[in-house]
Amino acid sequence: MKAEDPFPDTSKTAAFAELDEAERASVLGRGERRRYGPGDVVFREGEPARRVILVTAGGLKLTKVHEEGKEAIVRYIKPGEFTAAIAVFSEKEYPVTAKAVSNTETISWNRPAMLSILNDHPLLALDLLRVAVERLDEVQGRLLELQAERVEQRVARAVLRLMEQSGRKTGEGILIDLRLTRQELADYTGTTLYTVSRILSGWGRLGWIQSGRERIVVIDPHALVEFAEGAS
Amino acid sequence: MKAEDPFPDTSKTAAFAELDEAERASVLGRGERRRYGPGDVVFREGEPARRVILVTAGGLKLTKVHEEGKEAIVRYIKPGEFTAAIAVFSEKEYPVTAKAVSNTETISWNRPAMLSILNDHPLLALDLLRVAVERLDEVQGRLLELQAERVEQRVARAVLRLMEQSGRKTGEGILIDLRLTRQELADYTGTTLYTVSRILSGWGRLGWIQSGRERIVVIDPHALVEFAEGAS
DNA sequence: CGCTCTATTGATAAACCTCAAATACAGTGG
DNA sequence: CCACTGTATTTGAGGTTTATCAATAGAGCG
Repeated sequence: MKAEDPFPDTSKTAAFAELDEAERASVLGRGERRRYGPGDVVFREGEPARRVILVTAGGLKLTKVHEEGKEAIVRYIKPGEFTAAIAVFSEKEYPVTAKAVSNTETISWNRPAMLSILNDHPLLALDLLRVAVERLDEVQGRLLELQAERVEQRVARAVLRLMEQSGRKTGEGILIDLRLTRQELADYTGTTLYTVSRILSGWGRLGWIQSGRERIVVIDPHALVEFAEGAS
Repeated sequence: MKAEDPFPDTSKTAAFAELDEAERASVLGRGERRRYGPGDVVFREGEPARRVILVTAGGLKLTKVHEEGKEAIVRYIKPGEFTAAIAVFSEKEYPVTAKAVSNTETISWNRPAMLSILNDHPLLALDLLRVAVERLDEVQGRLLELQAERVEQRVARAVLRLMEQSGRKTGEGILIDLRLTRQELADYTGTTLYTVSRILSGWGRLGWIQSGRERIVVIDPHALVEFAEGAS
């Protein structure tokens, strides 16, 4: 199991691309390791952003809430990825809430520590910038999807994205290895749990997927891709 | 007129906050100045991102298009602001298209020049990071609005945002000093020009605004704010 | 003063949400 | 192993919002 590694394999991820092995170990060593159980809140929207966080195992779900009720899922943070880079700058607040989706381990640095690290490794700031720019692009893409596409298309894209990020091959097809409720998928795609349910049922009848309680298995990814791209 | 200044006043803007006068002048001097007329394309989505751009006069409109037809307005870039920071990193493409909204002046740097500048001024990378993080937050906020709010509320927020960014006091009220068609406002809020037209007409009848061809004057900002916040 | 682009408005239809009720499922404790 | 309980899911009916289509009116420009 990877979980036993002292440090995660971050060499292939966006962050740390500019650092060599020794530097990486030194940077990681200066952070503080923490563990969270499923559902634990790692930080909350509106709190002062005190720590930059690197996920080393498990995963985080970032959400933004809108006046008691509706919540939008902004992104999932996978092992090897940073979040809360905003904490590099003073007196700001977290713009989102982060919850662990499973047993999750993090390494985090407070502001002075991160500034000192960035001072020692100026290239790391470029890494953080690259990650931020990529995410900006990704969110802008979702903004466009949300404006230009119908619900069913958006759900198709979301399922495919989640499949790529968290898919695991099984006998039946590709299982999305997350406990994902209809409500959460709705929050991610900007619709309601009822609509998501209807859509998934429909795809089930078509044989494209097989879905159950907090469980989606993609059987015919090609059909989904075609559907997401082509308007029909 | 500010336009005659050799360099724009960037001291109060997000970028360059960390640099002193002399450094700023040196950095700006290493860039290339260009001028564009209204509607000119500064760069196009999908092209290789060769230059980081600072707007010094006028303004840019960033858009993203979705398969022949629908286009979403991602953001307006005002004087003193950067865009296309993605060009700092190799072999990427511009994720959006930038068009001048009026007579516009820019200073831009190609990748080697910008890397050399970042090398001389490591803190500038932090500045760019801060801008990227702020924009990420802003776009995530719009994503949430788009998911949680009705069209009329979103249009209200958009009008207020544009008023704050480009408002100019007149006898009647606050004029939004942009040539903004219903179509553009629709692209910015994720709806259609017909719906925008109906909404603006309605507000006109209520006396909240006064609107005409490519022209919006906000007469009662307070009413709009109340409407945008409160669900009614 | 005609041409073109923009805006308005009505009628209609489609997409989607909301509410309500029934059903399935997973985990728990007996 | 089974009943129980709390969630999650499904599905239907009906209503609302918003898009679409079509036609007209207005504004600016050469």
